[in-house]
Amino acid sequence: MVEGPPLRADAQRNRARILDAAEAVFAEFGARASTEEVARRAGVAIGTVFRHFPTKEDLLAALMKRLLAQLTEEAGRHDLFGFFRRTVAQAAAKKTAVELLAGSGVDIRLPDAVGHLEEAMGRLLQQAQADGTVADSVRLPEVMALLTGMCQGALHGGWDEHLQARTLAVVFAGFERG
Amino acid sequence: MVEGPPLRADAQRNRARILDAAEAVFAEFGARASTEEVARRAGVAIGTVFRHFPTKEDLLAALMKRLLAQLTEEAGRHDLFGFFRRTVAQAAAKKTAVELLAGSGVDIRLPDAVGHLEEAMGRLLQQAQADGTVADSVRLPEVMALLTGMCQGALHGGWDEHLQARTLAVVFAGFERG
DNA sequence: CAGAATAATGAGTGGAGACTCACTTTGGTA
DNA sequence: TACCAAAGTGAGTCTCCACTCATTATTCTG
Repeated sequence: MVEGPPLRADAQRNRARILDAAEAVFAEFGARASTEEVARRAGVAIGTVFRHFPTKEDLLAALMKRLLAQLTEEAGRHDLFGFFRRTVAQAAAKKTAVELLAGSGVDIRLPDAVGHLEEAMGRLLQQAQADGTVADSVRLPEVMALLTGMCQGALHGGWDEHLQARTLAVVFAGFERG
Repeated sequence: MVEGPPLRADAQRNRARILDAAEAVFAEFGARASTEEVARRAGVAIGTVFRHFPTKEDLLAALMKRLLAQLTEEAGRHDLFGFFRRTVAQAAAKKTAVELLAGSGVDIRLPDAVGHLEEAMGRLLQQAQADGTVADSVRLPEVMALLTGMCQGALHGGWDEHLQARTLAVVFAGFERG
């Protein structure tokens, strides 16, 4: 987390463009998509991508970090069940970090970003338990595990809305009773 | 499913060796592992692998088919909950077809093999509902979806035994109540 | 606005890995 | 055993892609 001097204006603009392009390209083709394609979609030369992200893995990690931050922020705007519904739906629509976590073949570790998401979900869980919609015996690890598992299932399995709803109903019933 | 003349003895032996090697290699390194490595582990020249499986995708598909058949056969030896426990544990130990389905980047379609697994799981579900351990409102699609989702979660997330048990407990409670 | 620092460019390099094929070996058969 | 079709071999080809770097362009700063 070393911060150098501030980026030049064009560099800031391009960095953002590259991340946006990467999000779109990797969502469409998976992490196998080439850096070349990201550069093309960002309207930038290949060298520029590598100036900002010295390796492809760095690019994936930066993207992951942004997606996790978005997810964490989103957690603040939902209750536990709503957050599940929303996140699974996003995964099914291929708009999520899951593919990158799961499919990149390289494991990317972002303890901070994941930690923040965990904290946010911990708060949702506490709230749900205070409301009585989730049994007290349920703990955070299995809640996170079920969310990631369902997201991966929805993503790779292409769950339609109806299947998402039926699957979530089972999990929610399980949360309620413990 | 065109069957040519029967394979020569050495060809049969090598085909089996290649599939065994592929199972080990892809379980260890994921579908990104090279065909070269599979050949090496099978003790066979690279050309032999390509004689049996003209493309890498063919090799992955043949392996998937075998793994699905094993899973289907295994379903006959368990009740629904036992089958879930066992299959999730296998996924966590990276011994399963899930990685191939999810991570190969190529989508392999094996309607027959998947169909047979579905039938077997349908039987388990019916039995569980007759026993009263699963609510009648639960249908096969969400059961399959939850199994694949949990397997992917367990595989990529590296769930330990305890986390597997806690996560499965939530899902089983959900099945019981609907 | 000039000079220095930073950034962008894109043809080029290297390496990896899927796949080929001319040749050799082996197993089945008469 | 002698034949030959089936199978095995592995060096080589080809394509793709991550990454480099000498050159050119753009921002900043005084």
